Amino acid sequence: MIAIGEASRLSGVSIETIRYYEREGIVSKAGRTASGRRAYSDAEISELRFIKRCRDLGFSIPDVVALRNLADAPNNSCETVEGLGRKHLAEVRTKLKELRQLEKALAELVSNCANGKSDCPMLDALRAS
Amino acid sequence: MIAIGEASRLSGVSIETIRYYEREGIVSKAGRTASGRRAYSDAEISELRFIKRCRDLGFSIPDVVALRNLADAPNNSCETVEGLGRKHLAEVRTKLKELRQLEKALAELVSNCANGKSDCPMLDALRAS
DNA sequence: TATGCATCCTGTAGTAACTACAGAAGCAAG
DNA sequence: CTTGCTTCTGTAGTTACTACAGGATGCATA
Repeated sequence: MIAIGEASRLSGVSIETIRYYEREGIVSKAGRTASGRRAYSDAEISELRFIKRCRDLGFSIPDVVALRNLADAPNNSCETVEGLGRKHLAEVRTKLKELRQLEKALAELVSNCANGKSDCPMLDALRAS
Repeated sequence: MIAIGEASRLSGVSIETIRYYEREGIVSKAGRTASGRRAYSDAEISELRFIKRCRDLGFSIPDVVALRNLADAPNNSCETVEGLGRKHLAEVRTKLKELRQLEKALAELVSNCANGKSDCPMLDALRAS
């Protein structure tokens, strides 16, 4: 059996976060040793890693839970999984578009800084009514 | 004098958010009418719009406060302003890079969905140890 | 003048997904 | 037996708002 610190190292999920996931029912409650410490199996480590991977890809916790449930279901849930993936991909692309515009605006703002036309062209731009 | 609803419309900052900014000391306390309602001047509307513009550009509240203080200072704070701008621009570019990688990974994951090599290639990839 | 609706007030709690303690207890090695 | 590491529970803090509830005020119309 694996203690929580080791589980954390193996999965990449912090100890506090593992306990948080358990509290919130995102993973099922871990077994306990005689003295009350959490003990994990290899399968539970895999589950934590699955969650970590999904989170790193930016899936929300509800999406991760849905994905995990689909992963557990033996029937053909592939289309649902693809749907979640595409939905999230669309969100990421929207966010990308916004960030690109932001970058453009900011870069322009900052590039004016050296032109010396006023005391502070960037502040002027921010103040502009 | 301008009431909070009108201030909200003029600045684009929601009523709740204006009150929040006041509670948190992000803007100074508004004057009040005899009956206790907040009353705003044109200058205060401009300040709200300044904050809105900065927030829309993704500056954090502490950065916005710094920017506003610099905007109020009569001395040449232009370099500090430029520094904040560049710092934020760098953060935005980092985030952009991360998001682009995410997009690539997600797009790849999803594109596998139709290849029919297994029940669900996307789940396989997420499960992969 | 009465009434009705819009606007405003304060104060509190909720959001997402953790993170950071405090204070106590267990475990393993020397 | 002591030292130091790990773990436990429970609570509060993070960011920047947003969403009420419950009550007061202001303005226009009948």
